[in-house]
Amino acid sequence: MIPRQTVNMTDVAQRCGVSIASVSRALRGEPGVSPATRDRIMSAARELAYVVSPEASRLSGGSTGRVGVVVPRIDAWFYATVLAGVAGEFDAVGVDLVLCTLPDSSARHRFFEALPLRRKVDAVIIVSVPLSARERTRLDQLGVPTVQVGGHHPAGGRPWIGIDDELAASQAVGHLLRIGHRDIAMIQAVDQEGTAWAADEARIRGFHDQMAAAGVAEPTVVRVPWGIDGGAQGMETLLSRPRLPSAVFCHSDEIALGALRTLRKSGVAVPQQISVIGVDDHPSADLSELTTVAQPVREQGRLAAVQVLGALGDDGASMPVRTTLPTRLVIRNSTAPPH
Amino acid sequence: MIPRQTVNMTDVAQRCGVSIASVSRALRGEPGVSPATRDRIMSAARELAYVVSPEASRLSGGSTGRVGVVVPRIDAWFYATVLAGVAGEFDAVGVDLVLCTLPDSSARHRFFEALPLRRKVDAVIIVSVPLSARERTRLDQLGVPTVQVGGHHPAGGRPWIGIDDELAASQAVGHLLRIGHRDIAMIQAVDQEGTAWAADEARIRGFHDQMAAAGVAEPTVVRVPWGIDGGAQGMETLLSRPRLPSAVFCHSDEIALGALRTLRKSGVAVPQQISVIGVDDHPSADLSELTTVAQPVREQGRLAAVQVLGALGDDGASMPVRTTLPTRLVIRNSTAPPH
DNA sequence: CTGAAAGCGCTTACAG
DNA sequence: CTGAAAGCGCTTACAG
Repeated sequence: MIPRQTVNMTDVAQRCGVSIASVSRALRGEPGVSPATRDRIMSAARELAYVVSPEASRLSGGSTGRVGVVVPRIDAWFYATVLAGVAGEFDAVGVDLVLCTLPDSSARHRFFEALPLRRKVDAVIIVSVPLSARERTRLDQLGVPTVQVGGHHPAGGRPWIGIDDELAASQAVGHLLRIGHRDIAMIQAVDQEGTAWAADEARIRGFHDQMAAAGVAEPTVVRVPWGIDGGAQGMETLLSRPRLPSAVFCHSDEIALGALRTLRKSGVAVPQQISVIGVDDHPSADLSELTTVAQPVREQGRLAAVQVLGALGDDGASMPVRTTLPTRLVIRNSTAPPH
Repeated sequence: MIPRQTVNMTDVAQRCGVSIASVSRALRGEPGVSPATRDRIMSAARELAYVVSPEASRLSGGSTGRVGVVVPRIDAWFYATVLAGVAGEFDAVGVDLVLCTLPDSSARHRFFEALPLRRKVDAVIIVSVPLSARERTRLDQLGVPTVQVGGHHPAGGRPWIGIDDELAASQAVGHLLRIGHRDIAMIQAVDQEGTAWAADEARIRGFHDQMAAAGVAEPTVVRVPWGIDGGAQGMETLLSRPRLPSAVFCHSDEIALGALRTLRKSGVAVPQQISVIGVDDHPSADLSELTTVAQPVREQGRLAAVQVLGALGDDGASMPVRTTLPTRLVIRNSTAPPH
């Protein structure tokens, strides 16, 4: 077994015959080092394969070189894809990604009360977690820049990146109305505790507004747990009612895929007997010929990373307050005019 | 804006009228503190919402409280699910997860040469990355316990967790042979650089062995890039040949889903004209009625986490050298006897 | 441009 | 059981 490496700043300094102060300055690109000694230091550091101790650096006033990323869960396409966007940017600049998941309400409560990220990161990206006032306050107590992806718009000019969920819903429902549907139901996703995420509230608002504008009062809404199985269950609920709607707007593609599965198993033809539309443009949407409203997911993560890194830079670039990315309708074969 | 918290060990010590040495010992559950003072210290720490500075702790010989997790990419179901298993365990004990992705060969090269994880973590979990001798050496130079999920079995009694990929392939191909197929092709996934992952090599070996045992020499193998689109492309290749095989064994469900997409678009009936089988039991497999060989994915991550945490514990439990999890055939409607 | 020195907040022998 | 003190490896005023 190879002995553990422990090359310190002192080793680099000795090799160059300079003080550790100069090494520290040179390595971080600070002014106050002559080009000649800077060069010597840089190459010595390279030869020795020296890396600064992040602990020591942080302790003496430097940064941690780490950014916390908070997602509700990771084994879901949306979050994994946002994360991939973030990770790509971080990787390019050598920032470490500390991952936090909040799978249930107890984990979530623990996260905001104990603040396990305290003293551990230079900034935080929080994805699709609608924050209560209390949670917002706790997050601010971390004392580091924060950028939010999705969820409610934060107050106080804090940076936010996302799509217009109400518009996305309008695009989906507008398509159904335009091709002649009037009897449209929605399958809404809620989490284990029955709480709707922020995106959901906006999407259901968009749904209701469009329906009201089309003169349809009180359309059917079914609430189901998040995920493919939830979608399957939602369609079972609709099938067990006296009359089947002519179209269904699903909160997300995963819900829609579950709904399609139930329809296939029940022998109900899509789109002949019922139209189905989702939101996301999940990789499986194409496979299942699902009409959907596409959103740029990886790009949301990428932009969040860029903004955070900018805020951390020497210039401390102020982050844009709100960045709304475009969504667009993708028509496939799961929607058609009512029979 | 709330002022940043900076409660230090000194604050806790002063509040109790003891030295920081006692606070340090009490907080870490070390012996040498009387029950009475220990109690006072613990409650003072709680009242002040004190958390040790990980940086200072680490610098003076403690641990980092962090474990690195390395995956090829994160926006793929398998890796995201393994990660979810790891994160669940880490969360329960308050260990931080530092995520590293190796999306391409240059990122991979950088990772093993620069060792960005050096000095930053107490242990490493590396997922599905078949290591060269050089890479293995570099990883050992991190000087921390390492556990591998999937990939080649590491030498030197290092811990490994995974499935028997050769067996998984046998289960899939055995099923096809048993229901009467002889003309079976395989769609193999390779990465951008055209390299096969370790799992792939084992699966193709299992395929060839089964075919040879059944008396079929030199069955067709198509190599495609990883992912759904790769699978679609692989099936296009097979369709462009003079004769269509009666069944296709796909390296993974994502490959199989792509293959199914191409077949649907070409109007080739599954399973009437061709049978398709994959490996994984991906959430979309059920939706697409894909026969597959299921493997416990989340469980592989969970076990890796448990082993790493055990090795980090005071007892320094030695890790089991090799843990092979079971796979099982899941028969759905994409396979049937040849016509 | 360069270095000696203080200090970051802990852990750990070493004394008592 | 308890505390004073050294030391972990850096960064940053402060002098030169």
